[in-house]
Amino acid sequence: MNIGEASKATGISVKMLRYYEEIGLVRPALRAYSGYRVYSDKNIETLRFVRRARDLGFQVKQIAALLDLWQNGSRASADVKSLATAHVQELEQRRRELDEMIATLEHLAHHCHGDHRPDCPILQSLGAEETAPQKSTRKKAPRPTFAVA
Amino acid sequence: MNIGEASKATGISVKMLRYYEEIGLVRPALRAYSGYRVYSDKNIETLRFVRRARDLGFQVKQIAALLDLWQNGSRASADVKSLATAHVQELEQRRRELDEMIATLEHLAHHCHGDHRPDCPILQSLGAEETAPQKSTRKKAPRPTFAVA
DNA sequence: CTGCACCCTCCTATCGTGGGAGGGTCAAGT
DNA sequence: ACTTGACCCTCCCACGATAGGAGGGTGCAG
Repeated sequence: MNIGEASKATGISVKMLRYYEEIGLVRPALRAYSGYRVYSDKNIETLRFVRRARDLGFQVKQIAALLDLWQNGSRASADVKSLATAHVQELEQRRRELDEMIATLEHLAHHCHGDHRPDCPILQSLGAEETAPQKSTRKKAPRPTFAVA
Repeated sequence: MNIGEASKATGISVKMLRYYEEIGLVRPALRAYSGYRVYSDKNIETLRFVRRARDLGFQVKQIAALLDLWQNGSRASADVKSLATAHVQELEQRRRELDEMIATLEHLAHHCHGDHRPDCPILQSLGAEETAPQKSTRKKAPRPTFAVA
């Protein structure tokens, strides 16, 4: 199996297949006489594991750890689980941040009439003197002047 | 105001202040005789705008567009709104992806006993032959062999 | 006048991904 | 056999946003 076929079989781009090998995430593929990389079914299986882990948002270092555990018959499932739950917490943290951004933006967009007039609460909020948006700390509309970079 | 004070005043690191200038997001700061950058209150105001936009997850290019609109008195609020809502949709897309990852991982982790034994559904799912996790397409436990990279 | 905090530029790295140049290999069709 | 087109190789560059450091100048306070 050449690298192009391996790419189709795994869903990993040719570029990334070479990259994963280069950084040592997977062992270097065997080479044909021509210098072409040759992939076995086992290689493909490993690479699919890698792709699935990536699809779940794991970083390369974490995938390396998962691969180790996967290939180590004497692993403890607790190790895998702690890796996974730590990752879940990171993802949840990111989701919380996204949620906050979305909530703020939706609030602002909702209050923006969105017509031809220049008046816009979105820009007003971004340009406001105080950091906190929609806080009671806000004095009565401290209109910022139009600044120059 | 020197760059260090500007950094404290805006919450943008010194490194990033220089970077934003370099890439043309903000106009180059004036220079003192010594070569030190000098920031005016207006500069600070602009930079705070930038930081708030960044806090809302806007990319630098989008922030440039927002700055343009902010500084352009004849803008239409519709332009700002469409920029904001497009951004919201992107954030929501990312959140959906996160949600999916989290759901899958939590499901898997929940089914992993997490003890000293090696048996672990997380690894089994990552190593499964079929792409789709927990699908009815799954034949009865096609246990993958332990692959070699 | 010395020392320390600060500033300057320039270079490097991160992380995962893609693009391209310049060149070799393979298989199929003429 | 020869050509052609699809593939493969390595090596380098780019991104986006951020941080770190080296090597050197500036400014102020003791």
